[in-house]
Amino acid sequence: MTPATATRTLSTAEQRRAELLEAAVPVFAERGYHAAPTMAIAKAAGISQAYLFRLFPTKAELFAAVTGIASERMLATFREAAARARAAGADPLEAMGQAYGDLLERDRDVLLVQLHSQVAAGAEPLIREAMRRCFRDLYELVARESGAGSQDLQAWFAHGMLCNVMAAIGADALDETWARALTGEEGETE
Amino acid sequence: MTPATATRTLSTAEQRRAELLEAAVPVFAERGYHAAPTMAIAKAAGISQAYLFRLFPTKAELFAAVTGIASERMLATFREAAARARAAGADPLEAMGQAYGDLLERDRDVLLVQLHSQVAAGAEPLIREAMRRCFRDLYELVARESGAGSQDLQAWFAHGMLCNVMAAIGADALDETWARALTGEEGETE
DNA sequence: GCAATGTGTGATTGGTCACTCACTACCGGG
DNA sequence: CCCGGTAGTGAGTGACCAATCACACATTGC
Repeated sequence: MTPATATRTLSTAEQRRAELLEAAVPVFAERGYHAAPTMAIAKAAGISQAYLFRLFPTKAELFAAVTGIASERMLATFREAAARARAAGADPLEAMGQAYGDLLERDRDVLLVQLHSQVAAGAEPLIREAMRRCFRDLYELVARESGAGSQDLQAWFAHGMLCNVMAAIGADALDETWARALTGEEGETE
Repeated sequence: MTPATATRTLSTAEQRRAELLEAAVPVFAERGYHAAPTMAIAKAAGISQAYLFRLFPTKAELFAAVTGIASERMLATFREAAARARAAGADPLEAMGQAYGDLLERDRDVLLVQLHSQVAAGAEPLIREAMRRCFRDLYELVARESGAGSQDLQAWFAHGMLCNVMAAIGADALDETWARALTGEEGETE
């Protein structure tokens, strides 16, 4: 299998799997779990649909893996933001919140996959597992990096969820009272 | 059309439409917009699939109407809770938060429809419209009844969104640190 | 050189689903 | 009594989609 020349980290199949996953992210992000056809995903990855099913035996497994990718992107963002904040002597929790806001604008796919995973979790056990892992890792990281109490953490996560929903319905593009109040960066008091 | 005997509030077609809507709520709640077949909805309502499409020309329109129903159920709950709180001299905002928690346990469908609507809003303009209306009405009502500032309102809605997500992934049934912290009733400090 | 193993595909298949059409049954008014 | 409109349906239709299968091409160890 692995050739004698020791340093071979990925077999080509694993490489393909990784590529497929990356290509699947935007497709699932745009159309959701049910509405995204495996054909479109395979095409985006530049492989045949048949081979997609060899790399991931079911669509649910593929989607669960994509959920994991989105989770990892968030984790990486938070880790980095916290490190930078600590170096600058700023509040890590606030920095991570800021970083999440930026991430939502920069990498819309992460948000959308997150959202789609939440609903798909209701019906597909594999996806529910992936989502729970996602929250567990996120909570652990944010708690450790920030040192905040559970009450602050709850409020922090709650704010993140509100950001998700507001982004999903495009509230940031609206000029109505409720939309400005709920998307606002918790600054203005009235 | 309407017969001479003045007081005829609903034509039978409107009646059927209302019945269909009520029947559609649990089906959409359980399976989501894409995965819920119109056939199953029609069966639940006791009508033929063909007639369903006469009452609502497209599936998206039907789902948008269901979103509206969920919205109305929430509005009614909040109105009632606020009235009771005001009568008892309690804080209306807190009472409405409590009422939302109760509603999520009593009427799971409302939560699930809410969640499914959020994601479907990304792709279906009709559903996006319905969701925006939902948030507008909700925000207006809660703001009026509570008299709270926009910052408190934002936090209140954020907490509601977190409740939704935690319920969706069944976090309340887990015995892990993160799950207890994020589903907790903002009481315990550590 | 050749078997074995792994990478990759085209064609299909069985099933489902939104939506349509042609049609029947009823009901109130003239 | 019949006529127009409304309630209601059975039987499709075309499109799409997850998953399968049989088969080809490359690489490698022997």
